[in-house]
Amino acid sequence: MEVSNQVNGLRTRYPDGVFPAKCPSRVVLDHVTSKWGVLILVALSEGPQRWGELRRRAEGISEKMLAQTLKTLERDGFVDRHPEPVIPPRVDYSLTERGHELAALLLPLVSWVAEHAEEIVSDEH
Amino acid sequence: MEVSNQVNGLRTRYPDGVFPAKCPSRVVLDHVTSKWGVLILVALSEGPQRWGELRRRAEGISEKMLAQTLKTLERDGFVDRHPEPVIPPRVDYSLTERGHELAALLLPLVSWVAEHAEEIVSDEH
DNA sequence: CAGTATCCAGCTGGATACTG
DNA sequence: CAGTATCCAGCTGGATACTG
Repeated sequence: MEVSNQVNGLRTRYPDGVFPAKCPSRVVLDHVTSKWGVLILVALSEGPQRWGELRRRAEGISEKMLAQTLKTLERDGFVDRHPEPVIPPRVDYSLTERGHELAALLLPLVSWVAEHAEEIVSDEH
Repeated sequence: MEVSNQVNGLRTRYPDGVFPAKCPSRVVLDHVTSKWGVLILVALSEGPQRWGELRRRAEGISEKMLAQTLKTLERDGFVDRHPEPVIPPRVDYSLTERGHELAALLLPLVSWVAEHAEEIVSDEH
C-alpha cells in the first residue's frame, strides 16, 4: 500500500478535516500514541521480548501501566502474548503483522524526534 | 535526510534500546503525540488556520486545551503565531519548517490509523 | 474573535503488598 | 517471573465567567 493512498484515505474519510470526537480513529490513535504505547511498540519492533525486558526498556513505567498498555495493544491486535507453561513463568510478547505495519510508521517519527529533541528543548531558554 | 539515517540515529542515541525516563526525546515525544497535539499538527498541515477553525476541527477540544496545546507547539518551534492588529482580533497559526517535517511523518501514521480503526475496533467484540 | 482566569470533579497512574 | 489488587495523591482537563 502506498503512502499516497493512505493520505487520500484520510481525506476520503474526513473530507472537511474535522475529526469527530468519538470516531474509532481517535480511539485507536489515543492508544498507539499514548505515552507508553509508543515506547512499547518501538521496543517490540526489535523482536519478541519478555515482560521484564519491556519493563526495563520503558524506563519509569509502573507494573500497572505496563500490564494495561500491553492489554490494550493486544486487544487492538498489535501485540501477541505467548505464555510458556514453565516454572517460573515466562511470557514473550511480539508484534503481530498489524503491529509491524504500525511500527514501521512509528519508527521514523520517533527517530526524527530523537534526533531533534535536544535542539528543540535547548531553544526553550 | 533519509529514513535509514533517522533510524540509525535512534540506535546511535539509545544503543541498548532503553529510553531514559527524562531524556529530551521523551519530553518532545509526549508533546507531539499528545491527544490534541497530533490533531492540531495534522489540521495545520493543510495550511494556516485561525483559532476558531482549529477549535472546530479538533472536535471536543476545550479552549483551555487549545490554548495550552498551541503554546506548547509554538514553544517547541513547530507552530508560528501571526496576530493581526485588527478589531475584532484575528490570529493565524501555521506550521514552521520544523513543523512541516514533523507533520510529514505524522500524516502517514494518522492515515493508516484512520484506514484501519474501524476494523480494529470492531474486532473488540 | 481570541483568548485568560478560576474552580474543581474525576481519571491517571504511581506505590505498595501480595500470589500462582 | 509475571503478573493482580488496592489505595489514593495529584494532575488533567472540562465548565464557566469574563475581557481587550
